[in-house]
Amino acid sequence: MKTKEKIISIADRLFYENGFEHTSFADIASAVNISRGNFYYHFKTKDDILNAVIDLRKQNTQALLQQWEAQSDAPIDRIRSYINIVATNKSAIKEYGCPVGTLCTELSKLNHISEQAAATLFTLFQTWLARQFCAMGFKNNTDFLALHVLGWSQGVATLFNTFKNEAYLKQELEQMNKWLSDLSRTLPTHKEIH
Amino acid sequence: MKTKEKIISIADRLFYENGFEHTSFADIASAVNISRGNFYYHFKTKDDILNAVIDLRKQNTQALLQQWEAQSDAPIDRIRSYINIVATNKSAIKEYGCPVGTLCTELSKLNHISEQAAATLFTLFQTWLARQFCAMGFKNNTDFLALHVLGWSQGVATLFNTFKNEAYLKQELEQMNKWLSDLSRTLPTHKEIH
DNA sequence: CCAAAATTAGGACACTTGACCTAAACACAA
DNA sequence: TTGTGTTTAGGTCAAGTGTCCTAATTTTGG
Repeated sequence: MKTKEKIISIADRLFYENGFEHTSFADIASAVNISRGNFYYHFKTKDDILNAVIDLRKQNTQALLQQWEAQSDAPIDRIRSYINIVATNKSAIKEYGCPVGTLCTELSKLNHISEQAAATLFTLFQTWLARQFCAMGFKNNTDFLALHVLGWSQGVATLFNTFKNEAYLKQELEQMNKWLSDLSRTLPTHKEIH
Repeated sequence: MKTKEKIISIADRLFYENGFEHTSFADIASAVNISRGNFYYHFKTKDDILNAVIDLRKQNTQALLQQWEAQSDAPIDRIRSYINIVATNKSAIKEYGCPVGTLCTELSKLNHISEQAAATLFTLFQTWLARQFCAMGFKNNTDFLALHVLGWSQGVATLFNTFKNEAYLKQELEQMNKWLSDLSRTLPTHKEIH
């Protein structure tokens, strides 16, 4: 892997684990095992590396969404893929919270220029979820349904990160899946097979 | 107001608005209009001032909970007081997010010693909510019900802070209140009057 | 009124930060 | 091999950080 890519992927990890501001050039350079001068060759400012990390996360997110679409044709199952992401990344969320939510929260406090750019990571999930709800047969409120799922899982991630209560996580995941099942039954002609 | 109290209350505000790490001694001192030396007389380390801020928030939280209890005897209305806190503090949450959630999230990334202390702010709300659910007539799952409300509002606060979407906030608040009404109807002898 | 205590001011410190520069090492085509 | 552009290393810089110290000022109690 090229040095630049290595820097981005390690910065991605460090920003997630320790926060953007709390991560210094020296931290990244030593983790990548390069000099600070070399680092500066690839990225002129700290904002540059942040934008590169956000771009990387966008790509990874889009790849993930495509993967979910490939795994199942039924939109309800695709939405379940999203819901289960909290379970999939359980140990990471337990220690560091939601990668998207915590970044947006931090940049908001810093009044950082890339605040908006980070928010688009949320938007990727939101529009994708809305599209799935639309495919399920919902019409006008798909955006709100998407935001509802997004906010719900966000709250679960935050509280799980704080309390590290496994029973709570399990319960909420079940409730989210139940909510989705109940929701699909409200459709005039629901297509849920399971 | 004594200088020490002024320092704490202004640090409280700055930590909320700009984050703990992003707020420097100089920031607080200049906002309070005192010298850094004077600051040091009252607080030896930055952790000291953080602990003082957390203590202040605990007191304020407990006062708020008592106020809610005084305002209404029906536990369901008390819970509604909590739900509506997001509406009450709408403009602040829009700009800075939830004071408790964002602090816990930040301290988690910093691996800060007071991480646990900040989490007790959540616990205050949780145990109080659980007590209200218990008073409503729920038995075994009051802790989970409390965590559910807590997590829900937490997610709403995070997303509202990110997207600043007023319609989303309104919709979620309605849904939370509806959820609470529906929940009370599941009780064998529900006492909801409204 | 005076002395002791509490409070305040302002500077000094050792250290880290992001940013920047220059020179050396490298890769690779001509 | 030579030369040219890319990449890397390491040092420098000003600004800002938390911490600490001492001296001045204010408040308080006898």
